[in-house]
Amino acid sequence: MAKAKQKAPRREDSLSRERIVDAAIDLLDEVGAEGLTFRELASRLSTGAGAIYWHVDGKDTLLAAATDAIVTRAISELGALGAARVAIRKIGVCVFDVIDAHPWVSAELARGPWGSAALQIFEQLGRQLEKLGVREKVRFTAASTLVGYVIGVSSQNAANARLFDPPVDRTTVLALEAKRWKNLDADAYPFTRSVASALETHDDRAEFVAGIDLVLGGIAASI
Amino acid sequence: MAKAKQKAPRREDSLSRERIVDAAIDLLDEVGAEGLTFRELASRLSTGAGAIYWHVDGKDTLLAAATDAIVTRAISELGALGAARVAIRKIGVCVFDVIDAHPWVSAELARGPWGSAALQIFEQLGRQLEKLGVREKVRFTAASTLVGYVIGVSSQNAANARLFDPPVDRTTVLALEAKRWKNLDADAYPFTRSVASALETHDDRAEFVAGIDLVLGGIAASI
DNA sequence: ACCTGAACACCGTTCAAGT
DNA sequence: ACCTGAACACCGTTCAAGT
Repeated sequence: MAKAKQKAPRREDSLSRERIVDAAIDLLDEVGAEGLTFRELASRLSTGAGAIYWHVDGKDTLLAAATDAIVTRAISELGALGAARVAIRKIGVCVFDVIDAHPWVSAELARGPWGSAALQIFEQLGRQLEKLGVREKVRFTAASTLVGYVIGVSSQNAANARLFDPPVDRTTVLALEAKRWKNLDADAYPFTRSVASALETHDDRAEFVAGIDLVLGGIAASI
Repeated sequence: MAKAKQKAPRREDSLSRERIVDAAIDLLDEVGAEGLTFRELASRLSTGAGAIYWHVDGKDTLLAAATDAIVTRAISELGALGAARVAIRKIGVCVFDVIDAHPWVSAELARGPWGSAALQIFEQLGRQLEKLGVREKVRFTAASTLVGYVIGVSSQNAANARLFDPPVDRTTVLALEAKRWKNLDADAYPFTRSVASALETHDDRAEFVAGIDLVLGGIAASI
């Protein structure tokens, strides 16, 4: 009675932008960005490939919409954040986990100009920097740096996890990578070889948070 | 006389992995990763599309090889680096400029596991951190953080520069982006709106270096 | 060993035709 | 207004056939 929808769907199972995006997310999670096909998507929605184009502009738009949906959902579920420094860690880890669970998101997040998803992350981190008392002049730089770090490192982490065929567990991947690093040319890669063993006992998430703290330390030092 | 090549090319203009990679780089710079086509590449090399497969495994390998070539070249041209802190800025700016000039590199750099290109950047930055006196325990974290920041922010910057059709100059792009930020919803994006004007007079490279200094400040604070 | 180019198995996107 | 599905203009990759 209360609210009259602007556009009431005619049938429960009729096509809609929302249903298309949801199906795309499922498909992306299963097969990645390359596997997202209009034919497969259409077949899952029991319709023709062309029908999707009535609701969505094309594949790029669809990918952007899927990314926005995922990031918006994750950020809205953050809840109470607490003190600024803790909040920044939470937001960072939220992005990290989103990209870890949906690796295809990172390619979209990197594609500029910033869409809704990247702007939401920027906004959330920026607010906490204000609370932290960062001077107005450096707020922009600080927020950009944090966003760049958070998205950049999360993406790299997700990328490292992929592309072992067949997929193997974390510790095995790290052991293999460490071995690869140790076998690098001694003259060309002395540093990489020297930290290779650190890779074996490496906890991606903890390392990621440690990096946030490093950036926060730098921000604190510049007031 | 001195050095006998293992594999002497038969004719000056015969196909080789090197020539293919060079042609691919040219094509990538002109039309981007999506425009890199084996048919076009073959036609530029005056050969058939299939011929390329005798020298290169496929498109992914070709993209990786092109990225490695570009990054290796840029890093080898760095020359004398000077004091550690200055050197780190130089390396960072080098990556920034490479990605700015060859935006397609960023997608490859983000794709894991780290290839030769990413490892070279990691190695270079790591060596300087050693010189800086960073404790062994935090060296790995510090280097990872720096690499993540440098590649992540450089990629985002390059992405922001693209995708205006037709391409417009820097200041116009920034003015348009600033306007977009100012028109965001006041309740949802208070912070982003408040820093929008900073975007207008924004110097990407300077901002990027400022971010490096922020990270370096954090590293210095943790010994 | 190295190259050719037609052929295969796909794509995203469009569009006349339907309801 | 919304959907259908064949058709178009591409792709990356393979492979028999050539030199």
